[in-house]
Amino acid sequence: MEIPEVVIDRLPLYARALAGLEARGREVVSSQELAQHVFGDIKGAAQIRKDLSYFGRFGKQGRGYNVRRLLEELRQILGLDRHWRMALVGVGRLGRAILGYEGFAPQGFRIAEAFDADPAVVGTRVDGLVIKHTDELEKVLAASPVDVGIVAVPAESAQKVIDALVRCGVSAILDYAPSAGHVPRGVQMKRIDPVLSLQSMTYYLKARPLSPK
Amino acid sequence: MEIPEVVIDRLPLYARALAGLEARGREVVSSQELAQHVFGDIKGAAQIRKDLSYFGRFGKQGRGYNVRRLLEELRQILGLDRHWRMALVGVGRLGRAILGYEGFAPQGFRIAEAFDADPAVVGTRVDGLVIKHTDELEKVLAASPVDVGIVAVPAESAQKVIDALVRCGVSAILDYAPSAGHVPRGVQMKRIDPVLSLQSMTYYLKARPLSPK
DNA sequence: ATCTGTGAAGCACTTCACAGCG
DNA sequence: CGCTGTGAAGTGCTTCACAGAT
Repeated sequence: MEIPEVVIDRLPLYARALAGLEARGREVVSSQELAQHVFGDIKGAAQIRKDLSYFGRFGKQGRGYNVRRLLEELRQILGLDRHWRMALVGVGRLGRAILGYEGFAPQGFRIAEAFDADPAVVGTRVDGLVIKHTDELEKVLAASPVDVGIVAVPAESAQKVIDALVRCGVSAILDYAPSAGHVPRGVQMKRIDPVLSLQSMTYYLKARPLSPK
Repeated sequence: MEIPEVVIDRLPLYARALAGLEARGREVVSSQELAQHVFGDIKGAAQIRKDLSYFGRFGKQGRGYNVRRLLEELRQILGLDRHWRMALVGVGRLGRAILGYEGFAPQGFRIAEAFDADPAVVGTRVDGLVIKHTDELEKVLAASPVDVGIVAVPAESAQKVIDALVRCGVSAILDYAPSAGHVPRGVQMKRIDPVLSLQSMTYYLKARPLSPK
């Protein structure tokens, strides 16, 4: 069966909510309660039940879902029960912030290699990682493959970097560049571009009075 | 007429592609060419035409779209022809990176106020901005309103901050917190959470051989 | 001849509503 | 009796295909 991508995108939200419930010692949760936590609204309850039904029957009728069990299932489905190695390309201001981000490790994501094209940066140590030259990307990743590539280079070089990562067999890319980069079928890419988000939100703000200088 | 949100989300992509074409001196572009730039594929051409048709008739049959004219229209539709004031809440590692991000200003987005709850940070100057205490948020924003709120606090405090921003009349929020924050109807919120993106991409990676330690 | 603008058809996701089980 | 799991109905977005403009 082909599972819709929107469903996959929601699973991490469910997992996160369940982790919160588990931390608070909760043992059982209904789809209504879970919807309240995830969407702030009970209306998503049927959607949660249907989403989960793609993968199995995890609940008990009349009772709800066992929190620990369901969380464990989701982790396994999403592959969150493993560690994932990532390669960062681009160690400028943005790249350094990504290297220093504390949110990855607790979730099993580790930046194992970092590359930059600036000779002044190559060879230096940032957050415990020796920066290698982007030209060596294919050689290094051949010897030490990663699961995910993180692109944090200027827009102009983004497509070149994406292509190189794909050539190395990387099939999941997190793209921080404000680029229009493309990947072949079979490769996952998610864009993390705050400006795009802002630019679509402002559409809905136009009606507001112009903010004072 | 009610315009689908997915359409609004695509407009900034079109605008960005057009800006690139304009910079290269291109005067006219067809929907096919634009689709090639935006999606890396001509299959989106009909979608681009339909999206644009929600707002007017900007093309010339047999010829295509005037690049400058269409870009101007999109800017106006999205409100990109204005400047937008933003307030940042949370000046930790992540908040500092956001304050230092050079990608906002060229697109008309400026962080005008920054808040933190840590007394050691309040009063210090970061990237030319004096940090104010989060307790003063409502007072400060009453005197100097902003259009957009940026949330970069720990997950536990995110909902409280979101609520405060909404009370101040902020109706667009960029949420960097790994939270399940909710906003009332009529308020826009976009989540920028790299971990969520990673966690859904790993679903598709599970089939790959386990990466060596 | 070419490319837009757009009704209509097609497809995919969401929501309903209820049978069935604990 | 409560709540899940799920076909079926509903809704909304995407894609098609062509009339019409240049």
